[in-house]
Amino acid sequence: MPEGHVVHRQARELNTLFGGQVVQVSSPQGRFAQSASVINHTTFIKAHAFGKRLFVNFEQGNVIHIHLGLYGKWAFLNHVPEPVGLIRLQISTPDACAQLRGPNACALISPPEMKIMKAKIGPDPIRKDDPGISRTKVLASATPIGVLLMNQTLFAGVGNIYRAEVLFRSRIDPQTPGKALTRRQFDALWDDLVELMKVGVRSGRIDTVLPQHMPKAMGRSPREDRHGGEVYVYRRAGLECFMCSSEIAESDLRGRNLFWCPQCQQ
DNA sequence: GCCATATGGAAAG
DNA sequence: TTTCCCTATGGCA
Repeated sequence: MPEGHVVHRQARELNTLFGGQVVQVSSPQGRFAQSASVINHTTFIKAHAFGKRLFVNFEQGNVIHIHLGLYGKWAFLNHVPEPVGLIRLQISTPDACAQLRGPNACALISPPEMKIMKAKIGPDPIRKDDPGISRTKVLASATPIGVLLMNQTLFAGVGNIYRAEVLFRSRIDPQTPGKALTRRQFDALWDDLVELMKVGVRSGRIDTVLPQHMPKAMGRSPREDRHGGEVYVYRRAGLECFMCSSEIAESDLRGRNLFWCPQCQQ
């Protein structure tokens, strides 16, 4: 259940384990078996992350496209174990193994197909892409910024946690229409995403709480941070805001859980 | 054992 | 706008 920073880390990990090597590719679960047989015992060239999508290049122009969706998960091991659970894709050498479970998408595609898919992915803060197109669209849109931030053609790699946190850090109400934002506000949001997601790639967690608020954040109960980082509002509904002590709110926005502080974000 | 839940997105209506 | 898909886990009986 990753946002973009995790996918970029996974690309790096795959390259470390398999880059330039002939690998075994299989599908213990079976649903990727036919495609796996095509690239089995061929050279793993390189994995690339674009937003939340992962492309893995093999020799002879074969590419695996992977999107984890809500449930997808990679496991990286230093040995090749007996399969446990439903493993859609397994890549291995004698001393390294990567197992993919529950992806939304895992398919063999051609370079032209990859090109088409990449063209649909918007600017990615982690890739340091130019957000100019996104800025123009956001500042002209009547759609709430809380919805726009989840649009992968505008903010590739941003998910529900970064959405909630970056809006809190900029004190912006998620319901604010894109066109009600100033250029300065958009740029602040984008720059904050670049910084937060860079830190996320380094640490593998989403940490958004500023040092001056850490004492309060650290005082909360352990079960509050199941996603693995220190955050202001994500999944903190009903708890005290670290800034103003009022209650963090939760609602459903276009089918996704939205968290914000009604006091701080107006 | 059963049920709810999850950091997502595409397809169907 | 709703439905559907993919899998594991934690809380509860």
